[in-house]
Amino acid sequence: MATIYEVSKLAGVSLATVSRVMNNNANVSDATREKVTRAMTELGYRPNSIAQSLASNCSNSVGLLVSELHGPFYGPMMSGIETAFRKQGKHVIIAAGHSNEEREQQAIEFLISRNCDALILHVEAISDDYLIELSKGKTPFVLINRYIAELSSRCIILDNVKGGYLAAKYVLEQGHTDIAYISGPLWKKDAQDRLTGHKQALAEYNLSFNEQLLYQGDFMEDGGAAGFQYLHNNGPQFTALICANDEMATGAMATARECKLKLPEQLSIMGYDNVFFTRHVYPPLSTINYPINEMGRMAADWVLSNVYQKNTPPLQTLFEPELIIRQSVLTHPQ
Amino acid sequence: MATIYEVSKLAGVSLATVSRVMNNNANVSDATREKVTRAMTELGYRPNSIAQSLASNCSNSVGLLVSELHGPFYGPMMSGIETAFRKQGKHVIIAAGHSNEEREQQAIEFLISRNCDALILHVEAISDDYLIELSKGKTPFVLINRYIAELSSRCIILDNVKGGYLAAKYVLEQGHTDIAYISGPLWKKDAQDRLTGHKQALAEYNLSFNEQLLYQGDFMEDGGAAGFQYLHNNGPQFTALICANDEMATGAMATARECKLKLPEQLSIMGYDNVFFTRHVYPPLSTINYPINEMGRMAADWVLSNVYQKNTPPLQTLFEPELIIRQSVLTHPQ
DNA sequence: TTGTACGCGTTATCAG
DNA sequence: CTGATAACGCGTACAA
Repeated sequence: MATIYEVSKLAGVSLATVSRVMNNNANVSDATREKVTRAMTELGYRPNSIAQSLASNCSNSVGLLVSELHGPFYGPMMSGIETAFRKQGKHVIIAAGHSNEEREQQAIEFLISRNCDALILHVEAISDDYLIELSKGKTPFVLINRYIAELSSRCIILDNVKGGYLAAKYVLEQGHTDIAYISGPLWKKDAQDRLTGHKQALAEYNLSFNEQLLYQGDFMEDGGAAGFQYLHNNGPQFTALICANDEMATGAMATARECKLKLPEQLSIMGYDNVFFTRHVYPPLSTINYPINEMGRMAADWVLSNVYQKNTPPLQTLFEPELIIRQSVLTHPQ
Repeated sequence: MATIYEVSKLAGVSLATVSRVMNNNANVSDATREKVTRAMTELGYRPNSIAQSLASNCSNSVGLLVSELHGPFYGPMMSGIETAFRKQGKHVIIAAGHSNEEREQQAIEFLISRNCDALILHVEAISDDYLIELSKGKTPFVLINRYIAELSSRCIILDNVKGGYLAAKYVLEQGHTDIAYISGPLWKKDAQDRLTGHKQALAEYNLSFNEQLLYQGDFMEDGGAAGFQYLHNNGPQFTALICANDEMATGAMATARECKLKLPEQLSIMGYDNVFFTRHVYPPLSTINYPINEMGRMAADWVLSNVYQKNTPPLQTLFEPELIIRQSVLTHPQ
């Protein structure tokens, strides 16, 4: 592999000059620039990015931590991020945290030890304190789907109370009044917010929230299944079920069907996230759109702007949810 | 950030010795090892992985190229790969090729320019010739889901003709004789193989393959939809439809339902891949399992073994498909 | 067992 | 506009 040194010899210039033309930096006369580029192509020269990193103290890599590499939610997010970075010649190193505090911490340390210039984190288990502490370190990071007041400018989030509100309002508009709710783990901010929005809508309709119709799930399929089972057996009657995310809605649908309920005739179901497979379940699931792809891209833009000083479109940290109507919610016969 | 130099000073030893204890390499007396480690923790020393890479000519990074970062198929694959590598302190750089020849090439060049020690490629559009040429370069790579005779030992593949055979056989066993088939793009080896297996099963049942019941799809949802539409309007009658992958099966199901067919009563449908959402469609889709997660892990083991000389479990390049029975195929009434 | 000295391929700081 | 030359932080023959 040719080095900058050989190029300089062949072009009859110094190392510094070659470096200059590579980086389009200082003023170089067209003549010498020409000589150098010719030498480069002749030798098939390729810069050694590692040497560049060492010398410039910039690895051009950003670490991306998600809970799972599979899972319908993270794919579009990674996709938006990778696309944005590759256009700029940065590369992304991925790691999975598995929603587990220790593993999330390990992943972060791993990414930092890899000399990432910045981190994009979608973490769930790690504490606010840890992140606040981390923010004092030298590796900058953005948070997706997590709000910490002290770090607010680096938090890219969805307006979850609005989302919860939209879901409930839509169901209410269809005439339902007995509405069950399977929430996420309520120690999570997003789960709380969605529930808050839900209650707001109820209040607008002068309906009081019935604690008997609440089940705290885990954002996973099994939680939805268990939730439906529990509510079906122990709770009061309900004609609609709102789940705090699509996976739980899916689990609930499967279990409801096992209980011989006809969907959506005997039970309207509403999800949240608009994960791609919601179109394919039966009946197609009405849900709330979570623009995770755009949010990923925005996280990338944040890094591009704040770490690499690139020009980017204006940054935005709060995103809006949107109602997606399909066929899983029926008008309630009066 | 402390460097090896400061550690050596504090420990009262030379740079080389510090380096030695870091790499557990040469013989170092317990006493000095002790001194050094103490100095390291006291300074909170962290090795600079970039400097290590430059000096050792090993970046400890492997490039992973998939078609899409989203999409149900690649998630489990990336997951298996990332897990295997992180255990060994290697990191994975991801890139998306978008099933497009030019972009796949760009991605490969990008990864190579990033000094990856090895590449794991799931490519679709790139030519065999390009890959054979690439194999002469200095960056080793493995191929997933692609067979090239000249590169056979680095091809990790599924026995697709067997998979095609299993799918057809199962449907035949249920008494169907009029079976439509939506294939993948037939210039792709895996699409061909699946169809070959399909025909084999038919032959075993003394049934001749009816070209009228074949539609060439694109492995995507729309292809399945178009395929069903076409076969439904133009083809002979059929009581079962086998699709060469789950996405097309999903598209076909949606369209069949739009055509007022009751599923699975009026049409049995079979998929291929066992992508995770097949459990959630309605009716739950019978399909062929593609152990992509394991295959990803195997690709990682290949790299660990061949590039990093780590001990790994025995390598395996050919994987077996498996029949997954759910509820989308009904016994055909005689 | 330990230390010296050089090399890895660039960038960056000065002079000129 | 261009050229020396010193970092960058570490691995590794080679010598001691």
